[in-house]
Amino acid sequence: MTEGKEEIKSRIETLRQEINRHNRLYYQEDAPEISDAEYDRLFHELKELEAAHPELITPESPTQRVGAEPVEKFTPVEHPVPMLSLDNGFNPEDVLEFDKRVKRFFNSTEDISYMVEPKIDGVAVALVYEAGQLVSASTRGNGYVGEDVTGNIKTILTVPLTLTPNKDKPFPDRLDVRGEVYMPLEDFAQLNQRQESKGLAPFANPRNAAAGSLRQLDPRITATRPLNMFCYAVARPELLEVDTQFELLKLLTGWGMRAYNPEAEVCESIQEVLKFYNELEQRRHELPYEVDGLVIKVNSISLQNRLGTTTRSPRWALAFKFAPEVETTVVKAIEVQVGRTGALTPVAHMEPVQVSGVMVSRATLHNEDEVKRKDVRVGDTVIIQRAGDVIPEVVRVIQEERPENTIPFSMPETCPVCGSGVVRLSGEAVHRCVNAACPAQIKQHLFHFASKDALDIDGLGSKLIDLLVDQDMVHDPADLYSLTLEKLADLPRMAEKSAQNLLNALEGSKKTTLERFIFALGIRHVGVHLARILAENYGALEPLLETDAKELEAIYEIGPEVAQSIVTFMTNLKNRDLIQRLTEEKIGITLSPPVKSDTGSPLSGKSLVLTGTLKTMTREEAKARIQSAGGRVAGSVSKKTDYVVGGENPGKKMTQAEELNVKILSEEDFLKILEE
DNA sequence: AACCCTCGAGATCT
DNA sequence: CTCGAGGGTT
Repeated sequence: MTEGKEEIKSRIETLRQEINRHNRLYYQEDAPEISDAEYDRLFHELKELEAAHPELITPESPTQRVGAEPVEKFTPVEHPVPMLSLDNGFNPEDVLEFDKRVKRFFNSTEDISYMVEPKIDGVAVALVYEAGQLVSASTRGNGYVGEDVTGNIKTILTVPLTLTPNKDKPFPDRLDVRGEVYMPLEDFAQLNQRQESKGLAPFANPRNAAAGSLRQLDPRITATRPLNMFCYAVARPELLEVDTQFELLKLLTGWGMRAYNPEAEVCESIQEVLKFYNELEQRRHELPYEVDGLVIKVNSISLQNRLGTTTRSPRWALAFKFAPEVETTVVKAIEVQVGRTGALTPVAHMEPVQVSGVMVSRATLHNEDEVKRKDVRVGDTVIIQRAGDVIPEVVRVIQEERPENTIPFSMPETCPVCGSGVVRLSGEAVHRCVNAACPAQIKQHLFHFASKDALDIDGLGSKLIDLLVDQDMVHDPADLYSLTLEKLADLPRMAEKSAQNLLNALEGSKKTTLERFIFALGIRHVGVHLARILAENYGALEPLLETDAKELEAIYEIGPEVAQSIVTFMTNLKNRDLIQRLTEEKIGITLSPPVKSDTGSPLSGKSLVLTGTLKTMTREEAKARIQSAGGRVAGSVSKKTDYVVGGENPGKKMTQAEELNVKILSEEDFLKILEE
């Protein structure tokens, strides 16, 4: 039997190698050597052998791509290096401006070498390889935390489970690769045929099909979805000792990844980039996948690192979008909606039309000025598009098609929901309903309170809130916590199970963090970011309740407007009462103080002032590097300044620094600290 | 003037 | 999830 076992083992090995080879031929080189049926036979044989000898199954076996069990739900995965999105450009001027910005950053007039590639319309995914093994795959999420979709990604045949060793360049212990998962157009069409023949709804477009397939809880379903992936970046390219983006892609390809898109090119100047754009636009519909533009990246990795990133996007890349598809339709009505802060927003309701793959029937008109600027009226024929190919937008009215007797739009003088007065403060663009007890405001307020970044109360959606408020069961967030099974039982579409789920979610929301709670209060101008700043600075609710404008304005990022808004909120008796009810024993919401995020960088949290001219970099670059090290650059020296960096010919900031006893750094000192 | 945050909104899928 | 207007801060 032992001898037979050896034979089986080697047969399994051969099958795996063969299957992997055919996968590569089929998917990567587009040159299959055997028929699909023969391939299936090999695969089937391997599966049978492995089933009979489960001890021989290894994680790299091609069969393991579809073997994973369904998951309950997706677990969050943190991206150690954030996955940023790209800044967008919509016309050649934007692209030239981008090029100028890059040159200005280096104070250079020389042409920059750019790598350009088609921007495939799919879903961004991060892969993590440890010691050459694929250990995790996750979606982009909000850029900092995504969802674990490893089982689903493993079903994509062009994603190697094991990297191919390369003698010249061994792969690092840990490799974070980023790329785009998409569905090829042809496969998308076939999938939709299958969906329809099964009586299922077809997918609206390949992007949605790819996103939906990735978010399947059962990888066996994902395995039946024809997904593919291109890799185009790694988290810390400077660690791989490659000089350019182009070499990086070659390196990844050498390790067995599908990284090199044959459509990608290196352009030696921005003019070449524009030429490439025109050519690609001509050919975009011949490509086997949906393309919504072009990605332009500074080719040199060291220049990329010097440019760094803003909080939202890298400064070294631009997504140059193709002109969006436009359609015409007719405005049937302009409805006015009321938001959480009482803001009145006009929304155009239109005859539904298909625009870039989806049905569009509504579009926001933002505010009165915007409607007047575009002069949109009920009955008008309008041109619409999806801004950035996503959000519906009214581009303009076709004047020639305007029927007779249309009337210009005007904001209602009373709130369309509660009939109270409406005001537009001078200098502001929005009209607001003055009634804080307006049902629309209450509803939005509750919705905000329950939202994901606030108390995250699952199951409390807008429909349920409508019911609860309309039935007079809930008037403010505290009322939510006195709901019971009996009370909920009266509501339509509310069986015991979902009622219990809601109660559980409410109970669970009582243990939360200070920053979430502050955000949940819905103070004007205080979103997720400022809520966190407040939580870090005050550490608890009580001091925040007693604070004043002066104290608040001393905090970086809080100015007079925001300070006033917070004080107004905190001194309002209704709000104080609400906070008390929520936190006192009966409801008992507990708030955990924030953990000080102290990164290792010596500049994190420090305030620096630059003076004089630096020899090795422009002021812009110095600023960017300080920021990416977690520091801030201030314009003038004060007691709160930690360091003054003095270049050549320093100005009077230097003497101020001496007077205030602020530490002074020479350019050399500064560079040394940046190194750390 | 650059940058960033808030706020409101629409569409799709699960 | 993403966009865009508006507005605040530095």
